[in-house]
Amino acid sequence: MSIEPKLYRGMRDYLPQDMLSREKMLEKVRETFRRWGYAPLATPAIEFKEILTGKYGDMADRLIYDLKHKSGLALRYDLTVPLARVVAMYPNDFPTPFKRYQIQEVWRAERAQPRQGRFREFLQCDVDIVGSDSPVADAEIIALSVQLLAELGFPNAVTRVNHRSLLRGLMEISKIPPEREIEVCRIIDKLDKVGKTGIYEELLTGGYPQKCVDTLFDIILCSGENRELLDFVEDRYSDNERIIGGIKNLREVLKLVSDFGIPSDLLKVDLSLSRGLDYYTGTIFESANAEQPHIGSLTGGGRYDDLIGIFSGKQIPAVGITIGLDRILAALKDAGKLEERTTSTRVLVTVFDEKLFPDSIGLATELRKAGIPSEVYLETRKLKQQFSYADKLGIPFVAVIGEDEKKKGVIALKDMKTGEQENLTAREIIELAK
RNA sequence: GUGGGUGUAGCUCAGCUGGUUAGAGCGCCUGACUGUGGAUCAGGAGGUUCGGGGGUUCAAAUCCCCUCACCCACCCCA
Repeated sequence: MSIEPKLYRGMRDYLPQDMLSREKMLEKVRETFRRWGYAPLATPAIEFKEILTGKYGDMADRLIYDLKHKSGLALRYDLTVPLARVVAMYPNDFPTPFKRYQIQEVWRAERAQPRQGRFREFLQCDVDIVGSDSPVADAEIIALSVQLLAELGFPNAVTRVNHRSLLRGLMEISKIPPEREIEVCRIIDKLDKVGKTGIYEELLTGGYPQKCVDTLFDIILCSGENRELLDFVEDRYSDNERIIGGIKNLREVLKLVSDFGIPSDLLKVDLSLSRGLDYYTGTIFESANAEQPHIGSLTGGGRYDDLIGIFSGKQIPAVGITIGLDRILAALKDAGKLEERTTSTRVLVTVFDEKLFPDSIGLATELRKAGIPSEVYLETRKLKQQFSYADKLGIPFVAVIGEDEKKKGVIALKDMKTGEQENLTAREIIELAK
């Protein structure tokens, strides 16, 4: 009687063919962050529940994994709140501004949907700037994420941007009470999915006066080239401070992002973008690949000037973004752009017979010393099987040292792609397999 | 949480107006090829018998009920 091997929904095993591309991607990501001067940080998987709850919103609070094992503990839901906790906990250990990146798992108790890249456990990758309220910080975060996205295989991913205070201003004008803002935001956020008549009806059935809804619609349905759109809204609502402030800030950020060398058509002002998390206060942004609408957002973030204050007592501004690495991987896989290798080995050194093991092992050692990923076949099976092994794993070269080769002092090297084989020295192999 | 779909060999699936030993393709193993893969050809293994439980029937993978798992959509987001 055996136990059925199974996995909780939304959890995944990463088999070698997945892990090789995953690790490669992670190396690229980490390298990019360091190139921009960000410092790494790690925090525990488990936090006190009170640290996490009440920061994300009612909806999200329900998705926090509660640890039944000991009361008062929970699994982290994102990396932003832990960052806020850390900054408040060690006030003297960080420079200002503090730029950090963090790549760790987070857990969300929601319904998983693997093909859309939605999991209960997934790798989040956050970059944040703490301690600066300059629009340059917002712009840098956006520019960094757009550039990284391009490097990871999504050069055309569009980042939609909006501003919380602009949204709040619009709510004021539409006479929507502050406590219902978030609810309204969630509804209008669905604009591109449900369509305008869909959300119009949802708002009406939600009990909002038609007049309010109409006013709101007048604004959020506006679209157009970024600058024109902002000009238009500014012009029309020039008496609302929040709107004017939001627009001014947004304009600065957009300008700065282009100073970072980001093509302006990759950024799109979208007045219906709201983002579900409560803690955002200023710019908000979210990116997706237009060619894969079913995948969902690839990155998302914004400015959260009040979050750290909850822990530290004094207000410390911050802005950051999450890069959805697991989702990016899922999107690449979905698009068939993921090269799936199952090994990093470049040369398989076959073993002719027991007596020649030292020769084969010696060759592999020499190759490794030269930086060529190599492995020795571990048993004296037929060459046929050894070659077949190389073929299955996609190893590009196979080396054979038999009696003949040993006598001549050469190694037979077969190029598995072309099928050609020639006798070479170890040094020649190193050159070839590099 | 709500709605829909699927569940048969390792994988993708066919079989489903109920009827003898449940099939195909791919994969896997062996050999032709006794120092060499990927092609071809010839064999072969593999299903506790059709997710699990119950029911109808002389007889069920096939019909009915329940259950579980997975997938899709919604919700929400990375």
